[in-house]
Amino acid sequence: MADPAPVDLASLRRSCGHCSLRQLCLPAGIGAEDLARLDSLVRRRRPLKRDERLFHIGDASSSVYVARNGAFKTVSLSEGGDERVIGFHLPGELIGLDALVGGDHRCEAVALDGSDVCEVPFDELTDVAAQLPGLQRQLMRVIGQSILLDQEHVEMLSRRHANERIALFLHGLAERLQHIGQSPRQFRLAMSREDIASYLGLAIETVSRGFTRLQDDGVIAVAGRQVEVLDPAELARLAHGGEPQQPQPEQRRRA
Amino acid sequence: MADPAPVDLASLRRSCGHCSLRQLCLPAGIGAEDLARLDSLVRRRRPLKRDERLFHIGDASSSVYVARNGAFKTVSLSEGGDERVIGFHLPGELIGLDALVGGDHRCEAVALDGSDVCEVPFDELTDVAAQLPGLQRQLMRVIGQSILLDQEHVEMLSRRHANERIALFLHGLAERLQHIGQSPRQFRLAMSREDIASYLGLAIETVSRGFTRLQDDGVIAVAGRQVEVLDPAELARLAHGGEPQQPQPEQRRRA
DNA sequence: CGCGTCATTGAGGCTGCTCAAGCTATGTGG
DNA sequence: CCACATAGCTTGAGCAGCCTCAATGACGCG
Repeated sequence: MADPAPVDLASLRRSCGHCSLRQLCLPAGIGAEDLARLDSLVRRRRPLKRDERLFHIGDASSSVYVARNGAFKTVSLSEGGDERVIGFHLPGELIGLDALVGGDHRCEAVALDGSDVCEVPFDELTDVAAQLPGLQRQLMRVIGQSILLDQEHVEMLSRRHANERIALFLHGLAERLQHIGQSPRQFRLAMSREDIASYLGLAIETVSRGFTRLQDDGVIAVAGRQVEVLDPAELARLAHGGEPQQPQPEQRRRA
Repeated sequence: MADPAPVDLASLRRSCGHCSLRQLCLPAGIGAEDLARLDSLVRRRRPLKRDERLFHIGDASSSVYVARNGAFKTVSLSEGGDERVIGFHLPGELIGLDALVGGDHRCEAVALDGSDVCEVPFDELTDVAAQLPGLQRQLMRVIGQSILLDQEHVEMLSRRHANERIALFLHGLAERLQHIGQSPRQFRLAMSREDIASYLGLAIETVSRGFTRLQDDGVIAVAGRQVEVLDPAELARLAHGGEPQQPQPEQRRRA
C-alpha cells in the first residue's frame, strides 16, 4: 500500500522543523530558536524491522520515542511469560512514558512494521523545556494525550460486551488515523487479531466473530487486515453503547 | 472512628514543608527555597464532605489536586448518564491530570470521605518548575506514578477471571496503603461494592461473591467494608494469575 | 509446491450477568 | 425505646455470552 504522504528524504534525516510529523509533535507555539534547541536533543535510531524491539522491560534508558512511520505495540509480560498488549502507537504518538517513574521500562515496544524512530533523552528534554515555555507546555500536552489514550483503553475494557469493545476499538483507531492525516474510512490494520484480542481482553475467536458480525450488519467490510468503514455513524453508535439496530434487513453485504 | 494517624492541625493549615504528605508529594531533592516557591502556588480548598465533587466534567480549571486525607474516586459519565469509576485516589496521589490536554476535565472527582484538598494551578506549577530543576523532576515522577496507576487499572481489567481482578484490586490497594504509611493487613474500604464493581468492570454481585470466596479460602476476612488480609502471599499469588489450589503442570516456554 | 502463520467457523461447557429475595446496619419518627 | 424505613451487602436460581477445543480455509514465503 502506497504511502499517501510521501516524505522528503533529505528532511527525514534531520531537523524537527522539517519533519512531516511536526504538527503532531509540536502543534503550536514553537519558535525557530526553540526548534533548534530541540533538534540538538533528538537522536535518530537506525530503522527498526517488523517484530524488533524498541526497548525491553528493565531497560534503563530514560528516553521517550516517537515513530515517524510504521506502528508499534507496547506489551507487558506477565509471570507466565505471555505478552499482554497495553497499547498501540501510531506515528507521532509518544512511546516510553512508562519509564518516567523509576527510570526503567515496565513494558516492551515492538515494531508492527518497519519504522523510523526519534529518541529524545528525557532528562535533557525536561531541562531544555524548562528554559523554553512553549516547549514546556507542548510537552505537557503530549503527555496529557498519552494519558488520554490510556483512559480510552480503560473505557474499552470496561465495556461488558465484546462487540462494544470491538466497535470502540475500530472507532478510536479511525479517529486517530484521521488525526494523522490518513483515511478513517479505509485502512490496513498493522496488528494481528491476536494483538487486538489481547488489547481488548478477549479471545482471538471472539474478535474474529465480532468483525464478521460487523460486516454482516453492513457496518464495515473486512478482509483480513484490510478494513473499510461503510457506516461510520452506526459504528460510532455501537462504540458508544448503542444496541445494534436493523431497520433495514441488510445483512450479507460483501465487498 | 478515631483517625489512626493524628495530624498536627497547625501544620495542616499551611506549608508543604510541614505537610504530613511531604514525602509523598515531594520525595526528594526539594530544597528550602523550592519549597517556598511551591508553597506560594498551593491553594487550600474548603474541606469537602462525602459525595461532594472536587470538580465536574467540563470544568475549565486547569489545576491538579492532592488529597491530604480521605479518598476520592474519579468517574466518567457515559451517554446514559451512568457513572463509570475510572480511578481511586488515596492521600498524596494526584487528581485531575486528565485536564492536562484540553484544559477541561473529562471526569468528575467525588469525595468518598470527608477530605482536605490542596489545589495547584497547573500553568503556574510548570512555570515555577521550569526554574527549579528539582521540582521539575519531581513533577515528572508524580505524573509518571499517575500513569502507572492507570496501567495497573488496565492490568486489572485485562484479567479474564473475576476473581483475579478482585485479588489484584485488593493486592494493589494494600500496597498503596502501605506506601502512605497505613496497614496493608487491616483496612477499611472507602468505596462501596458498587464502586468496586464499576472499577473492575464486573457486576456488583460478582464482586460480593468474589470477596466471599476469598474469605472461604482463608485469604482474607471481610465484614462489610472492613478487610483483613490473612494470607498476603496467597493474595499476591492469586493477583498474579495463580490458580486457587489446582496443582497444574505449568508450560514453560523458553527462548 | 508444501509448509507455517494467521484468520475464520463450528460445537459445547462454564463463568459471570440478570433477576429476585433475604439480611444487616444505620437512621428516623412515634 | 422500639417499630419501621432505607441503603448497602449477601445469597440463590437460571440463562446467555464468551472461552475452550478443534478443524478448515486463506495467504505469504522458502
